[in-house]
Amino acid sequence: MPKPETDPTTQLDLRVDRSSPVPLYFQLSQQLEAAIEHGSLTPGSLLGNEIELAARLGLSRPTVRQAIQSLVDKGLLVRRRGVGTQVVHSQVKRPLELSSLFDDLEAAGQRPATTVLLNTVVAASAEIAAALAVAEGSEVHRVERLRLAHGEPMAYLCNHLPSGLLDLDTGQLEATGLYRLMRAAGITLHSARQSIGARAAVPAEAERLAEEEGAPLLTMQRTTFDDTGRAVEFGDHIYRPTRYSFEFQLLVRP
Amino acid sequence: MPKPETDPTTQLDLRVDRSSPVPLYFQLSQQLEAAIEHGSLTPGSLLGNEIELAARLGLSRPTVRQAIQSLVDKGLLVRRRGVGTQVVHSQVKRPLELSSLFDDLEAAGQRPATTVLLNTVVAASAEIAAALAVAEGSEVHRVERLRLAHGEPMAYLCNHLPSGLLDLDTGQLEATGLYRLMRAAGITLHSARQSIGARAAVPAEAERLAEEEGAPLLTMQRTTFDDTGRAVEFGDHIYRPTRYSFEFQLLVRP
DNA sequence: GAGTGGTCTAGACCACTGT
DNA sequence: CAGTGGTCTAGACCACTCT
Repeated sequence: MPKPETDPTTQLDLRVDRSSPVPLYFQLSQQLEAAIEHGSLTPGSLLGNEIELAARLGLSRPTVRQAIQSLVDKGLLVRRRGVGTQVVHSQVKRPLELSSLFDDLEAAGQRPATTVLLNTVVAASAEIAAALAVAEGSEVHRVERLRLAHGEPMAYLCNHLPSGLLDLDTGQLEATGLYRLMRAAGITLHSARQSIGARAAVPAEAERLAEEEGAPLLTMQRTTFDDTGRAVEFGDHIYRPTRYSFEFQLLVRP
Repeated sequence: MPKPETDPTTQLDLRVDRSSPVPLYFQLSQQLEAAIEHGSLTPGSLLGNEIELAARLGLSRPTVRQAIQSLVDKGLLVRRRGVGTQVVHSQVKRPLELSSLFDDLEAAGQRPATTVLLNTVVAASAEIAAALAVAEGSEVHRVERLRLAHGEPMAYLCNHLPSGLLDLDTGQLEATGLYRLMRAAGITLHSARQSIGARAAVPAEAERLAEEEGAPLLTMQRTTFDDTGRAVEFGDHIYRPTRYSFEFQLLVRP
């Protein structure tokens, strides 16, 4: 008995352009991802097997597997031996990424504003030197910023960067986020180590953020590394918890 | 002129066991990871090219690539076109994972203790029903626990689970973490959506955690999904920020 | 037993990097 | 220019799940 036709990918207009410089597996994964987001591939639906999909597109099976695997890694698909490949139910919206507060706010439509309070070179304290793996007392950039949304202060951001890594223009810092400037300067961000906590506001912090002394604050320290393993940034940030919280999705490593 | 021998993998005793049920690429990636952790492969060192490594081990290039790629995904290696594969500098210790507080504490050698305050079935409130995607008023498990370390309260954990998913034994809940029980029950955790914030303690919370009223607290809400997309758990947790903070490493998605 | 994904091979050509 | 990783092919066999 022939199997009933239930492969939802047959309903899709999947095709690849072999003259494009975009890798074939990437073209396919993008189209599948778009179909999932658009709703053409409904959650729970079983994709047809890889061999048939490869034949239909004129691709080899490893290439199709690579496309599917990239979506599995993103959490959009689940593969089960002996069963098949399924679209995951429920929303997978924002996988955790190394996002800047600036990008977060912009994505939320909040039109963030930044006031640069300080942008100078200082001698590294013991703590900063340890975080950035530079000699204590050596020159580092220090940037202090106040981030506002809707005219209200939202966070106080203090960052230190190794000297000579990047030209930090105050105007640019007020127009965009630090990470964008670093990427634009050719720095390939690789990983970051974060610590998120909470504590009571001391008087200076309270005043900067328009809070009461002793008010709860959300804190984050982060050291960011580029792909050569250099520490490229150490941030000590304070957020008003009534205005901001950390929201993210994470995937369980298989 | 022959290239000078600088491939550090030639110094390693790499070998694969073809009679083992463990995949060849996995055997190789484990050995490379062990060499990196052990220091035999020093940060920044350039691995020899894939073809030679494959030939030396009697493997095909795709298999070697798969092994290397898994370590790239873990953040231990960096590949550059035209250059080679390098061991990343600096520590990559704990990539972010869906960890339970119990596991976190145990890993830190803190011998966590748990007191189950409540373990019962209740009707789902609107908030709980929405988080778990069940009907409002339907039966759900409610578990309230106090987590202690060194005899001091550290966190108050309130969790809701869909009814019938899991038998929640109070004794087991005091001996281990909720996630371990779920995994042991055959539930494959897939993803979670988290929100981390802060607020002031209300009187009831202050008393439970031995804090003052108004003291800053670290909060976390989390909905966990299994690989079929079902919400399997909703947690509302409160931490004493003087005793606990969220520490994790994250990788930049390429 | 039929169908699926998981693994593996032995090649090939291309794109990019650094000399 | 030589050497590297990035992509791709056309097969093969195995392990697992479900009926």
